[in-house]
Amino acid sequence: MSEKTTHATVDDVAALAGVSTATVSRCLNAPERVIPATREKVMAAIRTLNYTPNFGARALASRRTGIIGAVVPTLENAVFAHGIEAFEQAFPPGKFALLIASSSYDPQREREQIEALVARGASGLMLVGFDRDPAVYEWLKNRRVPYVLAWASGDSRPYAGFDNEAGIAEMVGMVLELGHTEIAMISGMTEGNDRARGRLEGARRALAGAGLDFRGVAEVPYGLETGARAFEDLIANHPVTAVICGNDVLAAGALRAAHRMGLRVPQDVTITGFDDIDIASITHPELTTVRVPHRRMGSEAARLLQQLIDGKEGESVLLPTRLMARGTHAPPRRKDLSAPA
Amino acid sequence: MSEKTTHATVDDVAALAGVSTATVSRCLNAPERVIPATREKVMAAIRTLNYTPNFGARALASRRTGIIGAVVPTLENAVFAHGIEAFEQAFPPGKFALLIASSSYDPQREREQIEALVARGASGLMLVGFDRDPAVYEWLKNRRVPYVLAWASGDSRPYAGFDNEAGIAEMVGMVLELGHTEIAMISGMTEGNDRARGRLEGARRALAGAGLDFRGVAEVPYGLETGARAFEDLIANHPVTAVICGNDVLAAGALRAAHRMGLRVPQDVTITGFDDIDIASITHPELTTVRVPHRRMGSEAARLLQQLIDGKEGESVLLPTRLMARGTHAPPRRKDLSAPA
DNA sequence: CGGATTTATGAAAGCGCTTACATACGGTCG
DNA sequence: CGACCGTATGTAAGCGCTTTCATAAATCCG
Repeated sequence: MSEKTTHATVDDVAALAGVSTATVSRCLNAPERVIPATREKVMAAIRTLNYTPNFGARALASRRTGIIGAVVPTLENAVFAHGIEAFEQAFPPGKFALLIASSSYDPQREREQIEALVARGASGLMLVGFDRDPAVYEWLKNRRVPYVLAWASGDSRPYAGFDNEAGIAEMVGMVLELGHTEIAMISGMTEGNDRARGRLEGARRALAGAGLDFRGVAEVPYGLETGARAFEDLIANHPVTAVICGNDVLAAGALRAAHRMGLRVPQDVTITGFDDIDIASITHPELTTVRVPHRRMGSEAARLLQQLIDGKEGESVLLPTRLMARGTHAPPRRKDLSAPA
Repeated sequence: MSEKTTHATVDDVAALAGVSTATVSRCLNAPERVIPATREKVMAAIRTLNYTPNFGARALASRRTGIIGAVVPTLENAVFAHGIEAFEQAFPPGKFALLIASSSYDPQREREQIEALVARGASGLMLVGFDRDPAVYEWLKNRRVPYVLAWASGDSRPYAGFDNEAGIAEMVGMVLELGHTEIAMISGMTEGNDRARGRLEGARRALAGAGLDFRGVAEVPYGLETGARAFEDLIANHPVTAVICGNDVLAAGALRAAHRMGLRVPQDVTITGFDDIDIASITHPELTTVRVPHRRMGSEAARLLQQLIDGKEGESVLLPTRLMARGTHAPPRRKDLSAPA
């Protein structure tokens, strides 16, 4: 009509190849149902017309989009970046594409993001953690959108995760074994964040098992700076010999603060992390932390979600964590100098 | 038909609200064109029916998807994770959603990803760097898909980036000024990667300006380990006093290797990075590096892409880099001990 | 107060594809 | 050799929405 050529459609291809639109469609979606000779003609026509199927039309007619969505708190946190990367790569390349949104740890925003992704045709969702307004789960259920929860475990909903409480408990156990009794914790913000809360509570419980409690607890937003500041406060106000951190970034910040305060790690103070991201092995000394299989979790989540999308059952997967005893832990300094020579 | 209620459609909403489908559509897409009274009725109907528009139908009829795409080499590299995060947040919340794919630095895979995103309805793309088969650009042009290139600069195509060569040149300039002459470089893989190549060439040119050349150059994949290994090799085979690294992760690896080899940094050897990601400020000593405004770049790219999608002109943006002189640089150790006391 | 505007809504024609279902055509087998 | 069957392709009916155009109602103004 206008001089600007409009895009080729199935009809154009069908006409040029001398077949019906149904055959063209079949060539694209179920090539084995078309004999090679015909298929060749069609493919040639597609090539010469530079044809690509219209996404909307295809989605409308087939009721499938091949889009799956993920909402994470932030990509700035390496654990999510790595998990998402693995998640994406676990899907068969051409078949699915990944729609990503980040919520900045804001429940309201997360909710909007979820709705936005579903509105954009996501046929399955990966979400982080369990903490969430029940209405959101209800909404998802109404729309029959399958989802899998990651970075957490133990819920009746489908998840691919690990046990935050058990992981931190193992770490606290080791610290207790070293002889520490004056222990503090720098935790991530626990509100609406079951991972952080699980770690804090798991640690507290482990301590309670030994008849102890934290000398101090700081709850701070994710970040190097916040970890450093929290460490300074804690040290200034409590006679602690060990600081358990809710994640590696907080621990790295604490470690930096310790250095700047002239404290030797681990001789003067023990500092531990959680996650075992890259950062943990470049601090000096290297960070004692808990390894979490973030990548593996991402791919397991992908596998599980695919099953759910296909209407199969799909079993949640619980991944193990592992204590990485590196260089930031040691027995507490003896205050009691009357000990045997 | 079946007992399983199928989803509500515009028709259902229209019927319940006692209006036409056109009005329902307008309520959703241009509320100001419907008087409040009517709008209320419609919204109520939408609520009671739990209606959400069908994505495919909407895309088909309106020829818009509200999906924009991005292909990065990997999310594991913090620079991309941060850039993407900012990119995503720069779009008006409900209006767009971000489709992400990672290419693992594989041009072939990148190409497939680009096609997959466009096939999924992406109406604009963010790509990393310029190096790319011209056929890809041709393809994009044919389909009239606007795109913006990030993390690089100087091309005639729309970009939001910075000058890799200038950034590294400033760093090399400083190292030369300190008196170093025996210099080596650990570069990222340059094939198909204009960022790495720009940094390597920029450094080489800066050196040539002082009549020098590198004593050694290692070209290695991204990673802490590869950086460490390259550093060991370089030190073992060349009498270098400074090692310029193509990025912070390589530099952090080199720094760790230096520590393990018993070298003091910066007294024995100067090590520099590029990017200024978090990691750069937790090494010990903190890394001397080049700051790149990754987040800012992400949001500028988003702004530019939106203009292009809207059919406006849109001007490329060149962001400045900045030398961050921290703790890993110093004058070279004097071999000549006859210097004045 | 009547004709000219403006504004709110409705009717209906697609958007470009997928997919029953129908058809045609060889080949099999009793 | 005819009834039957399987396979390759065609016909055409939607999928659920947006949008143009038409119409009806409200508003304005001389």
